[in-house]
Amino acid sequence: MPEPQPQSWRSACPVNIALEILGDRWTLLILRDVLLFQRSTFKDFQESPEKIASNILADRLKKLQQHGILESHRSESDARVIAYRPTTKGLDLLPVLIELILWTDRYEETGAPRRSIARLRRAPHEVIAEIKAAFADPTKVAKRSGK
Amino acid sequence: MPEPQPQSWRSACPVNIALEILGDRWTLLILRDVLLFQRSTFKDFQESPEKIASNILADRLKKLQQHGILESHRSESDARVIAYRPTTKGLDLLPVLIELILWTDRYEETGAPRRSIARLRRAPHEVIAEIKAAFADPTKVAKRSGK
DNA sequence: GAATTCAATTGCATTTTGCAAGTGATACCG
DNA sequence: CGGTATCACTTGCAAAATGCAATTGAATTC
Repeated sequence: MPEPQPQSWRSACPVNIALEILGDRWTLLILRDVLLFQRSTFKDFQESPEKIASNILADRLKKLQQHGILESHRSESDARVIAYRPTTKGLDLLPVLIELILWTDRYEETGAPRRSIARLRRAPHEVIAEIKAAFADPTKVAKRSGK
Repeated sequence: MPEPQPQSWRSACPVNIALEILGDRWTLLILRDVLLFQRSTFKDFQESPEKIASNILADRLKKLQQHGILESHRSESDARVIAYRPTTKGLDLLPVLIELILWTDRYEETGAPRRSIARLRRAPHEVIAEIKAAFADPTKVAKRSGK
């Protein structure tokens, strides 16, 4: 059989479910900051060049936690600060983010440095492994609370 | 040097540019229908289970063409029908779509058949190659106009 | 040539977004 | 200590995007 009839599963389609969670202007941008740029606090996200509004940011952070993509804890060094970290589910969005970056780099004018993109293109799994390792190692990310 | 400082390129970030184009509830759903389910007409898209409104659909189809992701031509067999096809740029979104599907399948309840997902996970490039080949071969897709 | 199909468009109500200005809790500084 | 600054939000309101139903005009079928 050369082709299965690709028809049936449009209804409960993974793409649809994914877009209910990620399909908006800001959610993946927050995840980019968390996963690729080591940002972790509300302030960090607000300072990103895209200037997300604080009410939207608060809403998206809440939803990302409800979906189990991010988790948060109060900083032990400064009790005002809440640090957000990706869960495993969040880390597993790295391939999506990377493919999105590679596509954009191929077809649009971006300010991404050649070096970083070339590496992402050549060895995406290496980059993913490094990032996952960094998040697994508590010394490499913002100090965790007592929890 | 173990790590480059991953900081600089947040401003003109590929993720941001990608989300300006794709970052909404409907755009990737249309592309799913085009790329994965052989849909090509306005009516096809309207009949998708997510029930996109016709004004939104018209708007997104226009934008996808402006971004060079889809192209359209009038059917030669029925001049009312306008068929939409992906450009190369559009086809190159397949990896993004596939990673999105694999992530969703891993973490959410979907109605996607095991077989299709397993194949996407095992040999994504094979699937991509097949789909690209199908679009390259005019007999395999909706008849093209004289253009 | 009347009814139907297709790809939209229009008008309007509802929802979501963006912006500016707070708020309360904690931290820092003299 | 007391005052100011910082942090993570929240609130109120205007503007924009979305969803819905009805309509349009061209092309096709009956």
